[in-house]
Amino acid sequence: MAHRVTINDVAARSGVAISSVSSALNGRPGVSEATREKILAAAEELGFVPSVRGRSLAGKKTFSVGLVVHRDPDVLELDPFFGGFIGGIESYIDERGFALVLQTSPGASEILERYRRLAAGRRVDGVFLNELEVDDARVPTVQDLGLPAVGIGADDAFPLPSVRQDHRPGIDALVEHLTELGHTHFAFVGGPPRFVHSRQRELAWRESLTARGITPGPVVDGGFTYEGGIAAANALLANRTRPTAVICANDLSAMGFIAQAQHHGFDVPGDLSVAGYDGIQLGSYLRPTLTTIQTSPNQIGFEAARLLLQAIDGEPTVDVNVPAAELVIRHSTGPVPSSN
Amino acid sequence: MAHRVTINDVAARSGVAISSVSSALNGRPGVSEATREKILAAAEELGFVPSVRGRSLAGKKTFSVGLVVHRDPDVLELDPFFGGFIGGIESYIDERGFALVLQTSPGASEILERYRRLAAGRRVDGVFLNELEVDDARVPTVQDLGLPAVGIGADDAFPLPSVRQDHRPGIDALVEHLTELGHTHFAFVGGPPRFVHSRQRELAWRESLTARGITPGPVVDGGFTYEGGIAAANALLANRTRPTAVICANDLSAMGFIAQAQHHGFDVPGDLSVAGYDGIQLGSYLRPTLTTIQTSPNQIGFEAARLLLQAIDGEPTVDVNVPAAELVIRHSTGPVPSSN
DNA sequence: TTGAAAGCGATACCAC
DNA sequence: GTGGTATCGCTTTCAA
Repeated sequence: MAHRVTINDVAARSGVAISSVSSALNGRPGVSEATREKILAAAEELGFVPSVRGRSLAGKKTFSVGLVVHRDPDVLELDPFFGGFIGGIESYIDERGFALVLQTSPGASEILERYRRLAAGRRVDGVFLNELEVDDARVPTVQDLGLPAVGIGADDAFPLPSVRQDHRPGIDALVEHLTELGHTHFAFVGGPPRFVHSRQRELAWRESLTARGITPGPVVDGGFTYEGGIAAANALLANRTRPTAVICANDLSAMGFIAQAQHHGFDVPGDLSVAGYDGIQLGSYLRPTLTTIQTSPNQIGFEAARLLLQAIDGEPTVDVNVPAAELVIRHSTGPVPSSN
Repeated sequence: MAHRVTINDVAARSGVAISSVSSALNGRPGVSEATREKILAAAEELGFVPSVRGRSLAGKKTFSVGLVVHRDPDVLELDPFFGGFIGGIESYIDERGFALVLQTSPGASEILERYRRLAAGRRVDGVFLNELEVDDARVPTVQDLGLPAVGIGADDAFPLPSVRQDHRPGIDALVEHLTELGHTHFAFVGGPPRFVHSRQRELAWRESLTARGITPGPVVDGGFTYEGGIAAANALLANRTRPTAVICANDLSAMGFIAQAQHHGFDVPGDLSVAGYDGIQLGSYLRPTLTTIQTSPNQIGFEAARLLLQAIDGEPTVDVNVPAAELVIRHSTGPVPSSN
């Protein structure tokens, strides 16, 4: 391979000092327009691409940001969030010369260690904190490490910059949709309560119902998984007084729930309306297609990246609220059965 | 944040020169056991973590490898391969101090540019070449750039190190399974023909049939997508002489195919047996559950990472064949309909 | 075996 | 407006 083109080559080629080349290429003042053009031409001609290695040592930035996916790699397969989220991050950072370092961490215990190593080795300039838990241990960790971080879907009191997408309007619209169809018996299939967004979704469901004078029905944990949805269906459909409208905290558990309800001989939505949350593509492939609330992982990723790069540059940040998730009515919800 | 601990601190603490510290910490010879231990103790005590920045500048390695996902971020959501693949990569490189840089590239035209920039900026030490195409333009690109690379699922003549998983045994077992059930009319729903693995799977199907004296039936392109599977079903089921056994090049198109077949009033597997390829988790959630061929993205990722790091270190590599993908019989395949 | 010093490729400061 | 030069944190000769 040909010898790499360095800043020295550009300097020699254009007959100036490397400091001028650096200034010119980075658009800093202190270079005459004439020399700037000369330098730009030389750089172009030589095909100069600044070495990230050199830049990071000198500039004390690595030009990369980290995302630790704290789950089994297998689960990543089924999680609809990451694809869009990563895409959103990329579309912002890429133009700014940053790259995304992705790590996966099987066990929860190892996560903090991952963050610590990322920070200690100064491998990344900042990290995303997704799937926040209540009293998330990562928060004090990054604070101690002085590692810039942005939270995703945090509660209001969150001490770091964060990006949110309101659950309320979507769930409100869903509840309204179902009440208009005559439903009065609502159940909720939640996510693991340690997750902030599990609680937020359940709370939105609860408040939306009580605001309409409806008493919230049973809540069971669906664990955000297909299997959890199956278990939830077993639990909720065994009782004589079963709900007619079931809202699940994510699409995957809604899929499991519907499959199991059908297995028990219930027609969806004839006997039972079921809705999910997320808006995964598969929802439109199911039978019945899934009524859900469409989130915006791509946009969340984009805004989170923007905040993180601001935080890295030491600029003040303003939390972002992306437009609320919206109701998508498909065919898993319908009129309340008259026999009920 | 406290001042970063550098190699100088460790040297000062243990009363030796930084060069000795470097040697000791990297397990190189030329340090007495006594000083080595002294240095190790000091490093431990100070909590020294070498700066990747410094190491990479001096050592001319970045300690990171790149994966460019050349697709819409949306598609990443539905692709079952990447989760396991990335997990496999991680589990190898992580212990060796490497990190994975993930890039997404929406358009095919931009891909080469991404690789070029990764290489030019020396942001990564090597890259994975996945979803290889026939006459893939990335191959000459990385060769020109002198960028170490490992191909995934390449054909035999591939000029770079590569990891393969044989399609033949799995498809062979699937064909045997179906012939034992009495099927003689086989169709194939392929992937886009530009992909090497599309061709490999079709070829395996074709050869497996002819080896049994069965004439391969129609082949249509399912594009590896759900929608493609729908279109394929429309195409294949319109004819009077329709196949009774349909093998799809991936699970997603099999899902679309089955849904559309059902939509047309066919019972699967009563009227029609359908099988997929990949072994995605969702396959076991469908109705009927999906007979498929289980691939090993995790293992492929692991081996690919191993090869790539060898290549980066300039060591000779030997191509790897991970154990062949295996048939998983579920409920979308059954006896040939007697009326046919 | 140990230590001093020269890079690696940029940035940034400071004379000129 | 310029061009030296110290500097970042480490690896790697090369003397001592």
